Formats: sequence, C-alpha cells, structure tokens
Amino acid sequence: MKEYNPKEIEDKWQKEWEKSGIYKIDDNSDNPKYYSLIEFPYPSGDGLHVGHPRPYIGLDIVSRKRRMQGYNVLYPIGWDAFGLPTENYAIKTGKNPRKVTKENTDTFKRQIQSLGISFDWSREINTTDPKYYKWTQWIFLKFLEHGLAYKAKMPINWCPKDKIGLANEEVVDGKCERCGMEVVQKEKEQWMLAITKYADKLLSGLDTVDYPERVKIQQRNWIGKSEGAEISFEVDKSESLKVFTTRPDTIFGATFLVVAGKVDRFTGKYAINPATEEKIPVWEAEYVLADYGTGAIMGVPADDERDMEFAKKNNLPIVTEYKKAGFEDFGTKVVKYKLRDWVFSRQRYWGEPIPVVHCDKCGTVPLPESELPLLLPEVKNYQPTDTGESPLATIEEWVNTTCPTCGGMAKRETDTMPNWAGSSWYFLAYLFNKEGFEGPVSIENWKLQIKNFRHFMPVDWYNGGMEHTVLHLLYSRFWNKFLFDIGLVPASEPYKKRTSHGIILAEGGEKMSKSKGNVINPDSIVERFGADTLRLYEMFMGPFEQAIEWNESSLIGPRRFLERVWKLKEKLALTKSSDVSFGKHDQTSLDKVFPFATTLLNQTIKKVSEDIETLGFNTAISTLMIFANDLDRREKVFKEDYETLLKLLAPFAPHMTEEIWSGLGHTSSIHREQWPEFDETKLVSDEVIIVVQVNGKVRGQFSALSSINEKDAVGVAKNLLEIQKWIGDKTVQKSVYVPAKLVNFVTD
RNA sequence: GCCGGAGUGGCGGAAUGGUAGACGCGCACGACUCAAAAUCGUGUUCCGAAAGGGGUGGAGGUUCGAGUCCUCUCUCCGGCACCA
Repeated sequence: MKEYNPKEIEDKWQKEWEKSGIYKIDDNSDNPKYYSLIEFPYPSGDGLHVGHPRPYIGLDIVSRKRRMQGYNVLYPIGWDAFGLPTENYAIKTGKNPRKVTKENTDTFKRQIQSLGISFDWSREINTTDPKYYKWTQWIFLKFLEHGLAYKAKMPINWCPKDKIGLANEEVVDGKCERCGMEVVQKEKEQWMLAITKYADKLLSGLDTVDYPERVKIQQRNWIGKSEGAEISFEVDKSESLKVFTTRPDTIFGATFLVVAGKVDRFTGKYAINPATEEKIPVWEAEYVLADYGTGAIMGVPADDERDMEFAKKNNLPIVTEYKKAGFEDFGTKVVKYKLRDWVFSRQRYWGEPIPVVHCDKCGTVPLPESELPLLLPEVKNYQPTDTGESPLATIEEWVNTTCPTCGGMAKRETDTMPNWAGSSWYFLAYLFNKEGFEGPVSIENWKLQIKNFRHFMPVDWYNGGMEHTVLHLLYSRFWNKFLFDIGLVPASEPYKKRTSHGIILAEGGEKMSKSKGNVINPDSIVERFGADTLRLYEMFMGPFEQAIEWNESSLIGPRRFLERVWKLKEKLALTKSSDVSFGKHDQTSLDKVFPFATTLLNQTIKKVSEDIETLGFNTAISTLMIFANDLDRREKVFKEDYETLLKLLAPFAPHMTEEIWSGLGHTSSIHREQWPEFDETKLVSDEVIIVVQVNGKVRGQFSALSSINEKDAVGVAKNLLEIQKWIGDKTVQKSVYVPAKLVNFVTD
C-alpha cells in the first residue's frame, strides 16, 4: 500500500480546491451565513514565521466545521500593508515601497497557501491598493463632514538628531528607536479624530458583545469613565477656579487647591472653600495632570494619599473629621474620560494621503468624491524632511494645486494617515462586490453594497492578538459605530464574538525575531513534516489562548497520529449494515455486540464538536487520538466509524482526510460532507466501572450495569474483599453514592 | 500602586466538587532486524523490595470527598500607571 506522502497529497489538493473554488462564499446561497475573521497580516520583509498561522488555523477549523454544518461561510484574508518597517526599508535601500510590498505579500501568500487554510482568496484585499484606500479616504471625508475630524496643535515626538517626527511605536523608553537620541516634544498641527465623542457608546456597546472579560476590562480601563462633580472655588472675588473630583462629598476636608504645572495663573492666590467658607491656598504641582478633568483638584489630605503626602511636605493643614456633603451640594455632576482624541496624522510617506487642500481663501477644503483616490505620488527620497514634514511636502508639483471650491491656488495636505486607518474598516471591504469596490467613490455606490453588509455583518467570530485590544479593536469599533450612526452599516457593533490566541515563542521562551535569529520558518516544517502535521501540532501544543514555546521534538507526535489514521485503511473491512460475518444484524444489534465502541464513537463526536466551539483544539485532538488508537486496537474497522473519524479530523488535517476520502471512492469533497452528530442516548455505556472509596481513599472497584441502583451498588461494594479489609471492625457511619461512578464509605 | 491571568510528573499539558497526571513528547525494557532506523508491545508522579504512604507554589478552612470552593500568603506573566 502507498505510504503517506504529505507533500504530494497537499500540492494536489490545494490545486484541486483552488480549481473547484469550494471555499468561495456563495452570494446566492439561502443557507445561514457565517463570517469568520482573523486579523489580516502586515506583510513584513521577514516572511511568515510559525506563530503567524496559529490564529489562521484555529479559525480555519471553525470555518471548515461551519461549512460541514451547512453554513455559507465567509473566511477572507488580505494585507494591512501600509506601515513603518516597509517605509524604513525603502529609506535604507531606496527601493519603492510599492514594489517591496508586492514582494512581501507574494511571499506571505505562497506561505499561507501552502498550509491549506480555507480562505476565500477571491476576496483578497490590500490597504495600499488605491482601489482600497480611496474608500479609506472617503470615510475620512465622512468624519470631516460630520465634524469628527479636526485639526489641533499637538505635541509630537521629535528626534533632534534624525530631524524626524516619530510615531509612538518608534519611541522606546523616551528615546529614538534608531539612534538612541532623547526624543523631545514638538508642537505641530495634527489631524484628530473625535473618538471621545463615542466614549459612552464604545463603553455601553461592550455589554452587548461576546468578548473575553479581560478584553472588556482593558477597553473599559482605557476609556476610563469616571463620574464626579465640577466645583468652582472663588479666587479674589473676580475669578473662579474649577476643579474636578469624584468625591465632592469630601469638600469639607479640602484645605488647599492644586493646579497642574502649566496652569499657573492662580498659583499662590487664595480661594474660598464654598463648604467651610474658609480661605484656602492654591498650589501648583506636577502630580496634577493638565489634560485630565479641569487640570485642577481640591486637596483633601484625609481622603487621598497623594494629597496627604503633598500636605505634609508643604505644611498644609490637614482636617481629619469633617462633615460629608451631598454629591451636588456645591458643584455640578459631570462625567470625565481618560480616553483622548485620536492623533490621526503622520509625517510619513507610506500611508493614505489625507484628501484635503488648504486654500488661503476657503480654508481647509475636502476633496470632492470624484477626485478620489488621491493617489500617493512617486517620490525619489522617502526620508522625512528637515522640518518634520512628510516627504510628500517636497514634491511641489503635487503639493501645489487648485482649490476645489474657488479654483484659486491651494496646497495639498502632506500628512498621511496612521496605519490603523485601513484596518479600521477592512471587515467591510471584504463584503464589497468587485464592481462596487473598483467603481466610483460615492454614496450611491456604497449604498449598493449595503445589502451585502446587511447580509454578512456583524462578524460572527473575530480572533486576534491581545496587543490590539485598545488600539485596533477600539478604533475599528469606533469607525463602525460612526458609519452605523450615519446609516452606512447595519450593525452598531462590528464583531459579535472576539477571541485571542497566544503567541508562539522560540525554544527558550523568547519572542521570535529576525534580530535574535530564532525565527522558525513554516516552509521548513511543511517540507519535512507536511502542512497537516504542522497544523495539528500548532493546535495540539497547548491551550490556544496561551503563549507557548515551540518544541521541534514534539512535532513527531501529530505526524505519528496521521500515519496511524492513514494506515487504518488497511483494516477497513465491513460496514455495519453488511451481513458478511454477523448474519442479518441491524445496527442496533451490532451496538450490542460492540457497546464500548459505540459509546466511544458518540463521546468522540460530542467532545470534538464542543471543543472546537470553545477553542479547546488541544483536547479535541487528544480525543481524536484516543478514538484512532481504539480503532487501531480492533481487528476490523467499520467503514462508518472510520469515515466519522475522517470527518471529525477533516477541519484539522484537510489534505490527508480529503485524500483518504477520495480513495474510499467518494467523488465529492469531504469538506462538504455533513458534520457528524451524536446520539445522546449512547454517551454512557451499559457497563461501567464503579470506584469504591473508604473515607475518601480509593480502595477498590467493580464493574456493573450503569442502571444499578444505590442499594445494590453499596451492597456489592461493601462485600468486596479489599473493602472488607479496610472497613475491618469499624462501623460504617454513612455511605455516599454517585450514580454509576463511585461509592464512598465513611467509618468512625 | 491598581486591574487581569497563571503556578499540576523529566517536558507540553488533561481533569461538570467524585480514581490527579488523559493525550502527546522523552525515557526504559521487550519484539522485529546481521545491525540500525521506522514500527509494534509493556512500563514510566515521588518514596518504598513490598505492604503502604506522600503529592497539584505555601498555610489554614468548608465537605463523606478539594487541583477545582472560601480566607490569608508567595512567585511568575500581561495590561494600565500621579486619571483626583
């Protein structure tokens, strides 16, 4: 018989699947939809490492199971391709980032495709494609139109040596990531998105979605809502100083006020405490933050550790027992958030150009829809300019333009969008039909897509990294909620369910990185073991949500398992309905001949089905191993049992199961078979082992019918020799019976 | 400091309050082989020759029975961090 040769099988079926298009979504299907989503990758120059596919494989298993359950499944992928590493590489080498991106995505695509993940490649998107980013620009214009995009002077991170503005990600411990120079703050006009206007909606929406609790907590903390009161303190009878406090009830204990370092107008003056009507001093200190609340607080040393410390240090009065005030006795109820508006511009080349012009006469003017996409022009030098402006600022023929409103001279905005922009709506981009996506940017065209949105949104299951909890996940919820409010998407929350995968660490527990030289490339694993083994190993190595070390020597286990399933073909002899050796048996009587086998089959179907839903891929696989081992121990294997094993294994090892399936004479794909169902009545076998304890310690066991009643079970247990020995001449005070499982005798 | 999560064999890890260590790796022995690899079989928590006893970071508690529930505590990982 033919040996298991993964390379041959995998190549063959990947081509076959592509040809038949079995993973494509069916736009005309009446079946219920299922939208599975993974965070689309950033195609870095380092290529794929074994950590990348973990989430893809996880949701691939879910998606494949859903197809077998009859769902019309959309499982798409694309490229989040704008970003700094590509730009830095372009600066260093002078290579065109567009070209670099193309090379990188080609590599990533080849690598991902070699793993047999059931992505619908016909829906592939790329955020750097003008056909894509024209819509990103259009959504920005919508924000502008609704007053949620605005310009403000903001400090940016500035490296005085490299003379460039740095993204937050490029600042490590307050120093420039490249040269190690101390980063300074420089004031610059920035585009902002008013995410704070959505703080309450982003918060309350969390109650309606199925996210891990820790994700919800992190988002809540990040939004940082606190309810308190603003209280005005009269200063010099002419002016008043407003403070924010969550404890207005402690105002009788306020013995001083503190303003943030930069708000020094009141420093050294006195204010009147409206509760005590006493004069209290106004101090200035760094522990009060200028950009939170009102930038001023009332000092209540008895109630706040920091106030206490400050009071002691500066010999300020401390009042310990004071009267409690009502919440609004002296102030007004207000709500404050830690969340800040989103700094939305970058002084960088490799991003979406912000589609506005600056006209001396008309001010900031948005480009009309008809001028989208505003293409990113070719430049010779990708290095940011001396003034900290984007390299786009040096291209005069691009910068100088005419105002769309008055036709006069105008200059283009030269800042670009952050790389969070394209990923804030990509789950919608997958739903566009091709004509719409490539067609004109207009509200009419978008509205033609809404029926697709209505059909597929929200995303049913979204898996991604914990590191994106307060960035991408929050940003994309914000964009979706905005689009929902202006009637352009049907669901207020984009993702119904969110899960997170743990990262795969290098052997030794460090993160995999090119600089450490510890990256494992999946190509070499696929070459040596096959994609099915890699898939199985990544799911089997440990709990999906937990970070875990790569361990090369453990790969052989899943491979052996696949070999074993492969060889089981040889034992295939009978179908349960055949009358060759058992005469005219129906299935029921065969179940009587093989009661344990029937129980195990049903338990396996149940456990694997349930584990896939709860990310318990590791235990699902061990259950399949137990079942396969059991079949292997039998003289003959029934076709029904074997085919059930293959179907349950198909989402995990799609190539090998497809090969065996077709070898068994089936002409259609196993991945379109119906997912096995279990018989609730056959989960417990008729015969069971009952454990007997004396005082909680296991001392014996016996086998019995599972229907045995308490009286009989206790009776049998008590008469066991080893139990007699342990009870001896002690009195049994009490016996505990757990049906069909355990008897425990309690003695004096 | 605050908020999450986790501590179980040589290793990765299983266990609706009911036989702790499933499944896999590794290791040992055996079969096959001239031999090796592969494969198959048996064994593998610790102490002990055995009988038996101990054992899920530590200390208590609840319970007939605790890895699981409660109290205290130690360590590690992740997030936020002077947010009034």
